[in-house]
Amino acid sequence: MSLTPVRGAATIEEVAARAGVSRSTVSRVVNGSTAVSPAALDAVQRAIDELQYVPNRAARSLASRQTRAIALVIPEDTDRFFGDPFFGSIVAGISQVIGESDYVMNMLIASDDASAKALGYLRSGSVDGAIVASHHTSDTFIDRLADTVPVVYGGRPARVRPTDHYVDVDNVQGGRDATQYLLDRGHRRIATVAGPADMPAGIDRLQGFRDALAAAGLEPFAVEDGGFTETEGADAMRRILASGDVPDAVFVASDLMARGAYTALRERGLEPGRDVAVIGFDDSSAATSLLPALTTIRQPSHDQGRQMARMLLDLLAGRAPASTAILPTEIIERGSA
Amino acid sequence: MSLTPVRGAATIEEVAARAGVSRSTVSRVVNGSTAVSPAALDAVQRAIDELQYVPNRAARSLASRQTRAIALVIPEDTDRFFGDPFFGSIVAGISQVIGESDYVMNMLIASDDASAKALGYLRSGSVDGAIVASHHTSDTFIDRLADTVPVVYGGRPARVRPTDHYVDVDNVQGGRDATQYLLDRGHRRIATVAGPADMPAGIDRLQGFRDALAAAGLEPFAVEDGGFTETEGADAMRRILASGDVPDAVFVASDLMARGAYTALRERGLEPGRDVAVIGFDDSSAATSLLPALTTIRQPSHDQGRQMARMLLDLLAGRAPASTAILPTEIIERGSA
DNA sequence: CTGAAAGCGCTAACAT
DNA sequence: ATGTTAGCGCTTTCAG
Repeated sequence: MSLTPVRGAATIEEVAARAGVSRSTVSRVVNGSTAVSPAALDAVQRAIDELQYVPNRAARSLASRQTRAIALVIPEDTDRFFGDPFFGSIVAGISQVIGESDYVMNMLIASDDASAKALGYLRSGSVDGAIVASHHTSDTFIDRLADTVPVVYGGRPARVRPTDHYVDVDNVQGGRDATQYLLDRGHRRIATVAGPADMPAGIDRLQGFRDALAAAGLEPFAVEDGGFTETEGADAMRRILASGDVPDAVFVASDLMARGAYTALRERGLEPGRDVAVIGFDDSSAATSLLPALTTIRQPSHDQGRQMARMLLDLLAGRAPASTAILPTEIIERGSA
Repeated sequence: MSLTPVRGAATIEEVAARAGVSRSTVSRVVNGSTAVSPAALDAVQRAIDELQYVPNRAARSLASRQTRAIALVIPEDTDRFFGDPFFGSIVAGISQVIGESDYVMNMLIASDDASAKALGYLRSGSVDGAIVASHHTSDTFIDRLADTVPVVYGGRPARVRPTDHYVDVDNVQGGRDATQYLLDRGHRRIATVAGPADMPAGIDRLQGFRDALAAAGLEPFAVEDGGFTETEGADAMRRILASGDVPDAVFVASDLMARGAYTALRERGLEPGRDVAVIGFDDSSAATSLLPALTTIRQPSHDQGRQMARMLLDLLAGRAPASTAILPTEIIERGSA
C-alpha cells in the first residue's frame, strides 16, 4: 500500500475509448438505461470489467445532484449506543432494507460535541436523506437537519410537526399490558423503574403503567427514573428498596435496566421472580441471558428499523408514504413474573 | 419538509458575490489559508453566515481529489457487532480521535452479502482511508480494499503483509497471565472456553493458555471453542461439564462468553467463583455487571481504537507511522477467581 | 440509439 | 493578497 491512495482508477473516458463509444453511452450502461444497442452494451460491459471501472462517486453526485447515500444519525454517546441491544436490533433492520437498495448507509454517532460537525456533514449534500434512531427527544440540531433533507425518526419526536415522518411502537399500550399482567397475577404493590422523563418512550411507558394502575384503583408503590441504562436501572431499584419496604412486583421499562434491577434485588437477598416479580420491556438479548429469564414486553425493533428504512426510501423516490406507523407490542412470558 | 431536498443551498459563487470578492478568496477562507486580508476575511465570513453557506462536499472532493472521510469497516454481522461491548469500546476510541480531526467517519457494517457493495463504495473514491475493526480474519474482500486506500487493521490480520498497518493487543501474554493467575491460586484442573480458531485473537489467547499450562507441566482439563458470543460460550461450558467431571477453574477468552459460562455453571448448580473459578478477557461492561463480578484480563480497547485512528490519520497526512503497535494487557481482580 | 456540449460546485495553479 | 483560468469525472439535455 502506498501512502497516496491509488488514484489510477479508470475513468468513464477510458472505458468509452476502450469500448469504442462515447462517454454518454457508457453512462447509459452504468445507469441501466434501456436505450443502448446490445452490441454497445456488450462492448461497454467488457471494457468495464477489464478496466475494473468503478464510477467516481463525487463526480456522479455533483452531476446528478444526488448521492445515493443516506445517513443513520444516532444522537447518543457511543457507550449508550453500544450498551443497549435495542439499537443493534433497530440498526440491523435498517441496514437490511438499505442493503437491498442501491443506497449506502453512513452511520453518524452524533453525541453532544460532535453534532455540529455531523450537521455540517449532512447539510453539505453528502446524503439524500436521514434516519434518526434514538430513545432521545430534545436534540435541537435534528430540527435543522429536517430542513435540509428528508428525515424519518425512530420513535415519536419530542415535538411532532405536521410534516414529520416516524415509526414508533405502542409504548403506552405496552406499559399498560405489562402492568395489567402483574395485576392479573394478584400483585398489588407494584413499583416501576421508568425511562427518562425527557424521552417519549419513557414517558409513554410510564403513562401506560399509571393508566393500568388507576383503572384498578391502585397507586404506584414507587416510581423511579432509571435512565435506560443498566447502572441507573440498578440505582433506581436500590432507591425503591431504600425505604426498607419491598414491592410485590416491578415493571422495568427496559430489559437493560431490568438486568440492573436483578443485581439490586439480589444485593438485598431478594430473588427476582420469586420474591419480587419483574417484567421488562424490549425483549432484547438481555432478556434471555438473565436467570431467571425475563418476562418482558416485546417491541419489534428489527421490524421498526425496516419500516423506517422503507419509509425513507419511499420519501426519496417521491412515493409519499404515510407519515406515521405505530407498531404493536406483545407480552413474552418467561420466568421472572 | 418537501419531498425534494432543499437544494437552494448557497454556492461559493453567491458567497463571493455577496462579499464582493472572487471565488478563490472565499475558497481560501473556507480552507483556512492565511493569505487573506483581514477585510476580505471579515466580509467573506459575514457572507457565509448570512447565506448559511456549507461547501458542497462532492464538488470539493472532485476538485481536491480527497474526501476528508474515512470508512470504519466492520466485517461482522450486525448481531455480533452490537452484541459485544468490545466493539463499542473500540469504536468509541476511533470516533473520539476522528472526531477531533476534520475527517468524518462512515461506518460500514459489511457482513457477508453486503461486502461487495461495501467494496464498491470504498473503491469509488468515497473515502480517503479505512479502518477495519474486527475479531475476524479471513475476509478476502479486505485484501482488495487495501490496494485502493490506506488501511489500518484492528488486530493482527490473518496473513500479515509487509505493508500492513495494525494495532493489536498482546493476546498471548494475556492468555498466559490469566492462566498463571489461576495456577498461582492453586488450581490444577483448568479448562478454557476459547475464541474461534480462525481469529487471531482466539488463537493467541489459547496459545497463552497452553504456554502457561505447559510451563507448569500440566495438561488442559478441556478446550472448547466458544465463538466469542454469549450463547456459544454457554454451550462450550456445557460441553466442558458434560463429562460429569468438574474443573477447578476456567479461562474464558472473552467476557461475553464468560457471561454464558456463568449461566451454564449455574444450570449445573455450580456457583462461579466459589465452586469453579472463572477468569475472563476484555474487561468490558459485561465483566462488572456479572455477579460475582468477573476477574478478567483488561485489554485497552478504547486506547486501541484511538491508536488505530491516529495511525490512519498519520498515514493520510503522509507521516509514515510505525506499521505495528502492540498494546499490553493487565489483570483485573474481582470476585470470580 | 448515439454523440456533442454544457455544466454540477469547487480547488489549484498561475498570473498579477 | 487577489483574481483568472482550467479542470476534477460524471450526467444530462439536445441534436441527429
